[in-house]
Amino acid sequence: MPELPEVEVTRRRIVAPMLGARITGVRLGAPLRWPLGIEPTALVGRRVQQVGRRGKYLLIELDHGGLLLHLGMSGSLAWWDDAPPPGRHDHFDLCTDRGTLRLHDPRRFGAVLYVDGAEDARARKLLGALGVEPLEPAFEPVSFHAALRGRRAPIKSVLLAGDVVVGVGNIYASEALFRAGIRPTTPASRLGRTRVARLHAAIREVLQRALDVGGSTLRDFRVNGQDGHFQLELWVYGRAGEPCRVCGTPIRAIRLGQRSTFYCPRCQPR
DNA sequence: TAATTTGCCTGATAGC
DNA sequence: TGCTATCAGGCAAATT
Repeated sequence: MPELPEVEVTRRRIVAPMLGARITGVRLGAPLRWPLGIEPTALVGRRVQQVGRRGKYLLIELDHGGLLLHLGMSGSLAWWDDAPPPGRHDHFDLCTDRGTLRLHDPRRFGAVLYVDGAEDARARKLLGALGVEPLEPAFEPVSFHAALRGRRAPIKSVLLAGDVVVGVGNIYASEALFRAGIRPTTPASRLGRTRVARLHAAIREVLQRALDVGGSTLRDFRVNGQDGHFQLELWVYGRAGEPCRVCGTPIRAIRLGQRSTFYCPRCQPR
């Protein structure tokens, strides 16, 4: 499942070959989450000027407009110097004079949409409410604490909502909360400065570490066939019933906001 | 078959 | 009572 580290790893792997590439064609497979929003032929001839990221969105900036990509829950991108014929789940090809960027997405929760500059209505709607980037200096304990006050929802749900801090998905939310010793069900507003500071540090650590090792490989995340290795360092996620690596207590699994959640009842007290 | 996954959307509710 | 922010639940697609 692509979370922020996986998206950033993807961005870094595709940016070099794509910079300056000129679009020669677009191939659309089965419909994704939203329509592209432009006639594919209208993109031919435009050049890639930058490949950026905001939260879990990738932004391919062109000399006019750009493409906003989201990998959903099963999407992955590959860069091919010479692309083979598309497979059943290859739903989008951006063909250029340098090679092809291909989106593989079996469950099609991903999206590719054309945005006409920074003021584009669809882009503003998707990106406008996003929280702070967790690995940037703007993410710091004092404002994080302030943002959590008044949120009565469980802290894990608030992290997943993405309007306070972006990029913390289901896996990393459970992992960060374990490292901070905070139970996922704790109302966000009940966290004091000390625990918020611990959570802040834990989020940065877990995301930075995942980024360093190339992202998680859970389900089918991979970039050009290379796996990430973060799954070897999971402390609670997917470990229901197994002993906590710290205290030996069986890891508990619950549903929180329709999502599976894991925690150690002893290391993460109420 | 039901469960699983993400993030947007809708309708309900809390709080000012 | 009315407004806004927040919250819980639903949905999409494919696989197991």
